[in-house]
Amino acid sequence: MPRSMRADAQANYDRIVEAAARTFATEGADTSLKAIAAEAGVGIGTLYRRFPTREDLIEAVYRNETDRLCSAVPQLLEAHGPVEALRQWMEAFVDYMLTKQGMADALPAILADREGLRLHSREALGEAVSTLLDAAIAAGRVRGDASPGDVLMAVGGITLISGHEHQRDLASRLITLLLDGLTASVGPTA
Amino acid sequence: MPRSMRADAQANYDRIVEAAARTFATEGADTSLKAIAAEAGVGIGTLYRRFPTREDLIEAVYRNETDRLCSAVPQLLEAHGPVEALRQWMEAFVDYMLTKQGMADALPAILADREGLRLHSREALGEAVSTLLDAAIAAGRVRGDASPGDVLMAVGGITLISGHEHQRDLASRLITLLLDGLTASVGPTA
DNA sequence: ACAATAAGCGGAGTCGACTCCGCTTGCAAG
DNA sequence: CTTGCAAGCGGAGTCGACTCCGCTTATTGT
Repeated sequence: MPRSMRADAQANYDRIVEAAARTFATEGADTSLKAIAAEAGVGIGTLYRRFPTREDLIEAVYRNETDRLCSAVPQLLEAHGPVEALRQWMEAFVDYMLTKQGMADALPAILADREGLRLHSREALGEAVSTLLDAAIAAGRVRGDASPGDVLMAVGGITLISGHEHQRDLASRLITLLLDGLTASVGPTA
Repeated sequence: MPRSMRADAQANYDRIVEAAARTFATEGADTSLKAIAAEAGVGIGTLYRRFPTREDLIEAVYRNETDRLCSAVPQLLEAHGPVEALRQWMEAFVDYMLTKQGMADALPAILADREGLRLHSREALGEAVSTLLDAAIAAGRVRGDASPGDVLMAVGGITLISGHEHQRDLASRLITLLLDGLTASVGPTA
């Protein structure tokens, strides 16, 4: 285990995330990083040390909310059939990504498999999809060879293109199409 | 009809596109626009007048090749069944977007429905998908309510996410999934 | 306590994107 | 040919992203 952060560094880290959250909320996601650093009362160099890319910062800002999205899976599975649960989760995913300032822009970086340790959100999302998919497969509603990773990427792609198009409806239609693909050649189980 | 471009302006336009094509090919798509302007022998202001965004420039550079991709549709339909033709065109689309320097980055702007006159490539692509889809529907292999616009966006989304992930395989798997969705509940026609 | 040192800090500097506006010029009407 | 002017030009200026490195300080072992 690598020795943990120095106390002052930890404090700065927290203040940067808070400042970023505040600034994103009021000024939008394209605020200059310099402004965020100033708001946090640190130098620009310090910000870059902790968050080498803008995406790293965004990921940190929204980490809690991402967790919440993922931890909603069990309730969804209780309240609905597995396919409907999957649909609703995907809709929530898209809403979430499109609503939170800057999140959509960071999505590629978050989903990306790059060496980095941006693992947290990625793992959480992967598990959420995995759970939903397993349930649907177990219920015989989705074919067994469906890959959670691929499905996550598909939802990511849907989010990206819908976001760029500013067409929320498009996302819903594509989600339906995706579900059709996943449930194909399995036939209604009754 | 808006009076056409002044002769010297037209010449500059052409030189900029040529310079950009040359520079993208040798230096990659992230070359500075200043460098392209210099290569073309014009001021940076002139470049921006003609191509307000980097995407506009990229679209212009690759317009011919996009047309070629679209005009290949008839051959595909001759050589293959409609579903297979659709698949192959999608694969070609992804290859093309991922291969041409910078094209993937410009994709959202090209597909976007924004007021602007970035119509050419968008229209060509839309027609290509439309033709392929009509053929598949006519053959009873794809359900009739499939929307060409949605399918184009879906392929765009697949391209974006696969590009960010540097996983060409992912694109093929997602294309298969998409086709499954499109052909769902139509049953093999024999 | 205190010294050694690794971790951290911050801001000046570099580079590219994009804007703005005063100067230049193709071109068409007379 | 001349002239009026819309169209066009170009580059200095502004702003943000990102790097680099000399200075500062929390921590840890003695």
